[in-house]
Amino acid sequence: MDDDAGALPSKEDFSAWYNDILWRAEIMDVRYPVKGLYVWYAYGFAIRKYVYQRLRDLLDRDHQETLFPLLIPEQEFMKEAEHIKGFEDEVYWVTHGGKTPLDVKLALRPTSETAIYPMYALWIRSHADLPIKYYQIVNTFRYETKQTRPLIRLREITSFKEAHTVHATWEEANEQVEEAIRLYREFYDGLCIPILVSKRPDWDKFPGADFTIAVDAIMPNGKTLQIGTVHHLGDHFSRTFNITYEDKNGEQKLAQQTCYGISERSIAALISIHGDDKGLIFPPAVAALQAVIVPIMIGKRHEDVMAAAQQLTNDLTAKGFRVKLDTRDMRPGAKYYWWEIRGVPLRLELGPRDLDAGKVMAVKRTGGKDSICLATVTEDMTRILGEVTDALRARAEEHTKSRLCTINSLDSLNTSLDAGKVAVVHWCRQKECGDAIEAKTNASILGTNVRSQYVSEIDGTCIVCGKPGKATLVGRAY
RNA sequence: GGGGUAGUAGGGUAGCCUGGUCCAUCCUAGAGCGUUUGGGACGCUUUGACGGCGGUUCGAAUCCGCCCUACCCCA
Repeated sequence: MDDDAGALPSKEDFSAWYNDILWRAEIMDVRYPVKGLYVWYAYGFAIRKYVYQRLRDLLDRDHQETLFPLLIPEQEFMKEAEHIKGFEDEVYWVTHGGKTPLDVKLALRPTSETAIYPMYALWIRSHADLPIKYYQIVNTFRYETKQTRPLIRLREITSFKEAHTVHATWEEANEQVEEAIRLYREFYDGLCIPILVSKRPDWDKFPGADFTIAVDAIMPNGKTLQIGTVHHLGDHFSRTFNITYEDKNGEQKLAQQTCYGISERSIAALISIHGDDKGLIFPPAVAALQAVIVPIMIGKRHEDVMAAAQQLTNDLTAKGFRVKLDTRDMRPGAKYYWWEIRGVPLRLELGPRDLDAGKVMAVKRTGGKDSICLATVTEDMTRILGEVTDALRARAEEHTKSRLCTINSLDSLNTSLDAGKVAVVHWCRQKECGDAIEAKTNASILGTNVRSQYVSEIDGTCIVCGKPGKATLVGRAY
């Protein structure tokens, strides 16, 4: 792998920065020769591993992980009318086995409702079988026609975590929607990514859902990125797939369902929100390496320094920290740049001077350095990594706050959006007024019923017609 | 969905308009050896490329067509 000494584009030029950082930091290789398909570098995949492990740990509290097939027979896929309409232009079809045309075409899942729900119909008999809360982490395929972007708009989504739950009543399913939102809040808080939760307008909900709650993050250029969705499916699919249960009174009832998903867009947000002009910065919780140890070897002290550095590495590893001793034959400065661009949150420099003083120099990727005692290094590590996490969280919150603004007139709305803001307006939820907002601004209504610590005025008058309205997010979305 | 620009070693480029002197330039990266190492080391040796397919031509990196891929702008 190379380490081009040239400068990274400034993060001000976010698009260029993003494209460059992906390969410079060894996250994704975009050179795979099929549009919209990209390769995870081992380093990027390690980040994915730690991020998704957190997601698994959260879900495993009261979900079970399963795995359903990639291929969906045409007749199952075509059962739910709204769902088909939403996806039919984006489905890849398997039409041949070798040279033989298939009797039944097979869809590559764009999402797995139609793979999972026929099985749910078989598995669910009685109210005692409910609730069911399963999830899987799989790849999905969508023939995207818009510009594809690594981690953001893919034809193969490689890391789709989709949960599918089944409940006896609409209210219970609704409570699961709330639970999913809580889980996603916790997940993103762990990544130090501030989120905006809102209810998508009807025309933008998941095809086949009663309603959709979306989780958006604000990217460095002010565009929003949808990084999670939660859908209340009501009985749309249970009707279609005949998912019924016998209730306590012996009556057959339609089940009520939810589904909710997170993809590698979570990693796009992680990289984009925390990175700076020098490269990436990972929160220690998900960093592939939490600290890199750089031995400073001068003259005849090679062996002393190397032995002490190895000892330090062993001690920290034994305490469960993810650390690496960089023994390569490079100048220390070259190593600093190398690990900075890759986002390692902490660097430990150990040279003869430190060794003589019984110390090690700890340099935080978020800024600031500390000379700490080798004797207490494992305790100090926890504290210092915590400081990095706090700094990242504070910085990300500051960014999100600075990008949000409250707007009371259609005219000023466009100005703010052009300035890279995400606007909070009040909207009456009438389609005509929504269309007026979107047409006038070349932006999207992200959602209503905004739930965010950053948005306080929930009620107000519609920015278009003046009738009572609710807080609504308007932004330019990826 | 519409429009534009571009594809030359792992990365970035020169050459293309005006076809031949290009077994393709420079920087960077990689390999080997040696000297080095507190913020991107140096010397010597060395590896490595014209996106794909077709066409024009005595001759194509260069001209033409299609395809693939990437990036930018507009809806």
